[in-house]
Amino acid sequence: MVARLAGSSKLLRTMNVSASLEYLLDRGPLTRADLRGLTGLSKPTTSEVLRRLTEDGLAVVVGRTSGGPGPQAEIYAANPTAAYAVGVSVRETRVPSLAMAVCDLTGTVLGRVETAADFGRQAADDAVAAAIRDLCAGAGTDLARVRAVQVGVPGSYDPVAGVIRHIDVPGWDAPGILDRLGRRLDVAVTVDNDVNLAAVAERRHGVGHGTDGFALVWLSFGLGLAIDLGGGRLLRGARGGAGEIGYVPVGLRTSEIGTDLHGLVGGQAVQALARAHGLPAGTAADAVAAATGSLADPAAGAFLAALAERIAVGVAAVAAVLDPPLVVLAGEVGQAGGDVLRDAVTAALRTTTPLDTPIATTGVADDAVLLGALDSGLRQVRRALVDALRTP
Amino acid sequence: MVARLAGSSKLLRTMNVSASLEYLLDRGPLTRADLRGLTGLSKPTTSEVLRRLTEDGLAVVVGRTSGGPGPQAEIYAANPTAAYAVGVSVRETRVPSLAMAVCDLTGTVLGRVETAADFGRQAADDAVAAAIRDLCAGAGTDLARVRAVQVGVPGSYDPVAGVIRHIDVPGWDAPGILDRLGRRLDVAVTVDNDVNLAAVAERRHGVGHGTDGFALVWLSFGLGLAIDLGGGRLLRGARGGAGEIGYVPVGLRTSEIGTDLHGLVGGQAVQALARAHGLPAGTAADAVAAATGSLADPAAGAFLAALAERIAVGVAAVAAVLDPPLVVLAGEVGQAGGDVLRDAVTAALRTTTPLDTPIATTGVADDAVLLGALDSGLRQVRRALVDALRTP
DNA sequence: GCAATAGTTAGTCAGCTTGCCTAACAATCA
DNA sequence: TGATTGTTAGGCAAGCTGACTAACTATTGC
Repeated sequence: MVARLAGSSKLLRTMNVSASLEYLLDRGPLTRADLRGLTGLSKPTTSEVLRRLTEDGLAVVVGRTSGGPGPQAEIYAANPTAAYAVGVSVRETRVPSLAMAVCDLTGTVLGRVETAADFGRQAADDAVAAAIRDLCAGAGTDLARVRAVQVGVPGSYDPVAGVIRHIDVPGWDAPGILDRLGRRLDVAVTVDNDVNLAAVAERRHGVGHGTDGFALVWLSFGLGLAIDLGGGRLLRGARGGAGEIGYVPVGLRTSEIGTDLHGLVGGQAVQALARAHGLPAGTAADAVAAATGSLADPAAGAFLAALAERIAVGVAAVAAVLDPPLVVLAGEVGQAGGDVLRDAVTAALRTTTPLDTPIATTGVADDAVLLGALDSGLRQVRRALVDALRTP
Repeated sequence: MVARLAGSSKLLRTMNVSASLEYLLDRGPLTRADLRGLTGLSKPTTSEVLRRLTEDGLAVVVGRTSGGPGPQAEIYAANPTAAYAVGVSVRETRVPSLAMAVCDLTGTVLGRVETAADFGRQAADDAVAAAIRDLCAGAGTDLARVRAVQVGVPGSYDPVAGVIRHIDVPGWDAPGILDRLGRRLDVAVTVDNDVNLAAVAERRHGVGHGTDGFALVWLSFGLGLAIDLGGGRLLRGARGGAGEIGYVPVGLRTSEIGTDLHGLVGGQAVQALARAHGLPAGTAADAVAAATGSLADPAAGAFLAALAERIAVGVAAVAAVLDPPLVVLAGEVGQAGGDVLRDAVTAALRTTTPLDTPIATTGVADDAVLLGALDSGLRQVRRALVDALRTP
């Protein structure tokens, strides 16, 4: 239920200013007339609202109309340099590495770096803080205007305990690490599961765009699931453990196969499956990529079919619980499998359950976790600006 | 994101009146001073707001304070007779039957009936419309003031197609049946899955009260799941199919046991399991009730342990996908199993997965579906009243 | 024991402030 | 000339503050 808002004419003013800023952020550059149409406010009020936003440095004139009759209308936009967002992706490769980027209020990426990081030698918060300072200096952005840092980690964040769980990167399981980073940089720091952030990117840049929600199945070394409930709201679970589908049981304990989904479609299981089919298996993704590239080889086809059948078990479980409008296959393995794997899983799903949930391959070619972190940070920055106007 | 509200002083007035009505509905009887504290409005404005609400018949004076110094303050409450809600539960027993109840704006049940219904002879919408008229006449409530009818059906409602799917009650699978009922009674009619409504009742009257959300596993002849995301928001899925956990696959197709959860813990499977343990099995619930009542019998204990292990598989799948703060066992079987079954499932879950989701038995002794339908209808009525004030 | 009085609270009234709207107008461009 | 932009002036709606009356309790004085 909507907040029970009550107040005086002052409230009206803040609401109108805030609503106008939201329109500028969401719909891009607008003339006074456009804004009038969106808000329903009168001409003088629209002028007054824009005057205030401009005074506060939140809106700027970016041009003038031309061609039509009458004076050239001023075109207003949210000031791109009013605030910045930083996205960070902490990776758990052979060597832990950091990817980070900074963008302005319009989402334009101003700087991006990737570095190896020895979290054994340097404390995690020190390392990240230093890297963010370097990033901002290089991009020419004022650190003081960074209003949100969104970190993505390979693990689940428990907001109740304030701890990152199930994370293998050294130093990142320490409690309070975010608070320290936040205090060091004097900015709001939030953490989220990397798969969740990949789903954010999928909504903005990939096949999740415009959907009513989707379930993103992350197939990589590990196994994960992100649940977009529509409109970008993510289901995280009581302890941030929603989507830990590696734990979905497969069969009763008496079964001969792996007892859970991780044992069936986790990276090592996929490698083992490839080897069992006589295929080379550097990594799971390599094996799948090689197989999709050589479909003439019967072993490759059989491997993919067997893999698809296993994935379909997971998708069927997810679909039965959630009935998502769409299931997205992502992660290195999902990406490597491409349309071939997607079609194979679709076919396998038909034979597994009566549900016919559409399946798609990820549409994000770039680093989904980093892009998602950036977008998530940007949304927080925008919300903070709007809310700051609402409660002055 | 909150609606981008913009407008003039008229908007302010409607917002304040509407917020005040919401407080009256949620917090019960209030004096002017109480309302002032909640809304932050001034004394004259509070008076004006209450004057309007009273004029519109939405609020009434229900008493006066006494004991303190000064004049006796008037105590206002939402007018219980301003609007009514009707809840209907369509049951699929040997003979299809209808349970329905009507309540006033405070939630007080004014009338309740249960009837067998021959949907073969009489069209479903005719039968329900007639029953609702009788119900209201018997309860002395004006049918014109019934602002919402919430129907619960054993099936899933697809809002896109406007059809109830997977329903075995004759006549209820016809498209447009709700529209016809709505037009006949001139009231807003909504349908929902019976298990979803049981979850609504669980939140209001049962162990779901005050929780951050829960997953309600419905064990009866069929098998179902309702997902409360917190605050009473239910996850329904793209085609209303969320929670169809009967379709969760159990094992690959090679497995020797039932290929999905329905084959494992559906009513017939439970009966078969009881028989295999040499126990009588009139219905699944009877078998479970009998077993919990005779724990000294080793066969009964073995039966319950085997059943708990199967249920734990389903709970583990749900917990891995959703990580709910709580899992509630409900339905005839869940209720019959009581604390014994709950403890057995908890123990079995420990051996199945590393997740330790708390499990509880339903706390709703009465007809959960009917109570949930009533409560859901009541919420719609309240929302309708508040929204009607907001946009005059 | 009773009445007068002081103190507190409920609710209303008057005057003021804020903010938005309508209508009119000057300026600009095809 | 006609359409459109943006501003100005005047008016209206709604809420707020502060003052005031009325009502009720508690205490004091006799």
